[in-house]
Amino acid sequence: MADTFPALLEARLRDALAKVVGDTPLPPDFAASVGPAQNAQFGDYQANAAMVLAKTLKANPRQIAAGIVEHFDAAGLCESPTIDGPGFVNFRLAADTLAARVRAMLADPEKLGVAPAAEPKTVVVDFSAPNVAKPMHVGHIRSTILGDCLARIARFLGHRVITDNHIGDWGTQFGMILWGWKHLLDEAALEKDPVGELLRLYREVNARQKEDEALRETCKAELVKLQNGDPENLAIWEKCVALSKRGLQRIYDLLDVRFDHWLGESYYNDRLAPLVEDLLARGIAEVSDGAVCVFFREIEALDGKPAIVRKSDGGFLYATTDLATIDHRVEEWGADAIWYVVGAPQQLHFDQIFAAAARRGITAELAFIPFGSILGKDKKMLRTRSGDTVQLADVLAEAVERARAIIEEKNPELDEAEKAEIARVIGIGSVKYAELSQYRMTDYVFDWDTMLSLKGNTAPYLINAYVRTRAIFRKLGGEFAGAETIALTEDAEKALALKLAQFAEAVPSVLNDFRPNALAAYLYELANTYHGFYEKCPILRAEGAARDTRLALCELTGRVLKKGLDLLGIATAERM
RNA sequence: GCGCCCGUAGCUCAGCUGGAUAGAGCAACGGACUUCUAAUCCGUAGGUCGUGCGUUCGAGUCGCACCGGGCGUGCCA
Repeated sequence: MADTFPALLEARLRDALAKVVGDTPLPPDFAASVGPAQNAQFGDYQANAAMVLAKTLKANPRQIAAGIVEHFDAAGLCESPTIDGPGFVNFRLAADTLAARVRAMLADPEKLGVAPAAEPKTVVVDFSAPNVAKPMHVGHIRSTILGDCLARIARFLGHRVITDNHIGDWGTQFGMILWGWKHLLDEAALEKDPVGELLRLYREVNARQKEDEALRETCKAELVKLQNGDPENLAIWEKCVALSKRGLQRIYDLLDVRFDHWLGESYYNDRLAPLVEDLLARGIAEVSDGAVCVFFREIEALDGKPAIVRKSDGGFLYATTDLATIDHRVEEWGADAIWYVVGAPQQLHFDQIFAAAARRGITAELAFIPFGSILGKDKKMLRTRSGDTVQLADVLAEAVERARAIIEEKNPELDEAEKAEIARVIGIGSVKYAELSQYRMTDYVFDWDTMLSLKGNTAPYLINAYVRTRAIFRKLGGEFAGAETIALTEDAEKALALKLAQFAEAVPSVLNDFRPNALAAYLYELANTYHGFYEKCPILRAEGAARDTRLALCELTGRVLKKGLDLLGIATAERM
């Protein structure tokens, strides 16, 4: 696939600069970079090289810019560059260049012009990771949706991606569950709603043990029995895990999220003791107050903050499990990179884990991808009216229900099955998009009206833009049949063509800093640009080359929107 | 105490490696439906980018200090 426009412009800019500077060495960190223009009035792209180099070359930036323009080879790419302001060099792409790119994208329905990653890697994405037998609440939504999206994009860019749901299936919560199972279990309820009954047990025992010291101890004893292989507790545990997984799978199905593996904490049980022994033997860990710790005295930020890998009572912690998990992913799967999509409060934990892994000789790139909290309209952590944490399943159900009500109002003539399908697409898509359209670190306010709105940067808006592209072809009475000629004459056509070509810039940029919202912002701009085009340029009423061109732009917009939304994990509908 | 994160329009949020006059949506006001789905569009109005120094030709963006909020900080995950 062809290079992106900035890459093409940069190559020619380098050639021009070489002629301008002659033998003068450029600063070592200098890169002749070309970025999108801030404002369409200046052009499509701009370069700041002249201003950056003014000092080194001891010359007026506008003079350098003039030299660049003089030597710049624009043939077959853009118009002759212009100089504006203190020394910006502005580029405007030729209409033919844009038309050729549109044609190339139409011929590439799978990748739509996006180039594969230069160095494909094996990437393990660790996300979602709910606790078994504890409610999957909205906090998990960010990890699940972000992680799934990053995995989709990495895969699309040609990386070998392995998704692993590292579920908490061996935590201390099982002490409570076991006691609850033995004393409070309602068999009939378990039959009818297994996950709900497990949740009830957890909540009930958790509430009781907060007041009851003796119960706390009893639960702990149940946990120890489980960890020592007590057959009865082991059998109950297995049943709980199986039931929970079934409940979780239903949510993942609804979200269209898939995992290659579900290797939870329990999978690593046998590896923890040898791991700790190894750490001790190699002098990486030491015993302190009866616990086995890894100290990081040479890292200022971590000095005095050891990672504890074995408690003084002999038990292991999640730091131990996480280290064993890294080993497995590197040794068995050949991971070059592991991405952890986990809430921001765990920053310290991952700093410790990564430092400990480095000391053990792990060279895989370990990335902590943190995110902020979801807040209620009161700006506090999202809770139900009764004060419980909000469950993900309830959120999704309500989203679909609300979407359904809107469809009923706007488009009552659709048949039942289609209404239900559209409600699912819009409802789930809205929840996902609300998450992905925002910078992941901001604590964001969960608001139904905003995320389901048809205006603004929302899933319904984008899906509607897609629907409009499809409506054209429905009206036409057939699918897009290719374009004889593509001739961009109107500004609105050129603007749309340029925006479409920039899909190739937007998708890879997501992985720069793990920002799906960069892709969301792009899609919103694309939808906006399409609407502008749609208003100004009649499509079916046009004739000849104009009609061909516009149908092609319409088709390509639909494809890019659909693919872009798919990369976010969001489905589209043909009608809404 | 120390560490991390956040602070941008009345509200909800964008603003990638520092670049031109800081952008959207909601709410407010004014326009465009014999339609290619008006669920879309166009326009008006709205700002000491928490504060202050500093680096720079140029700072919402980088550095330092402070203010305000959130979260972490040795045996939960």
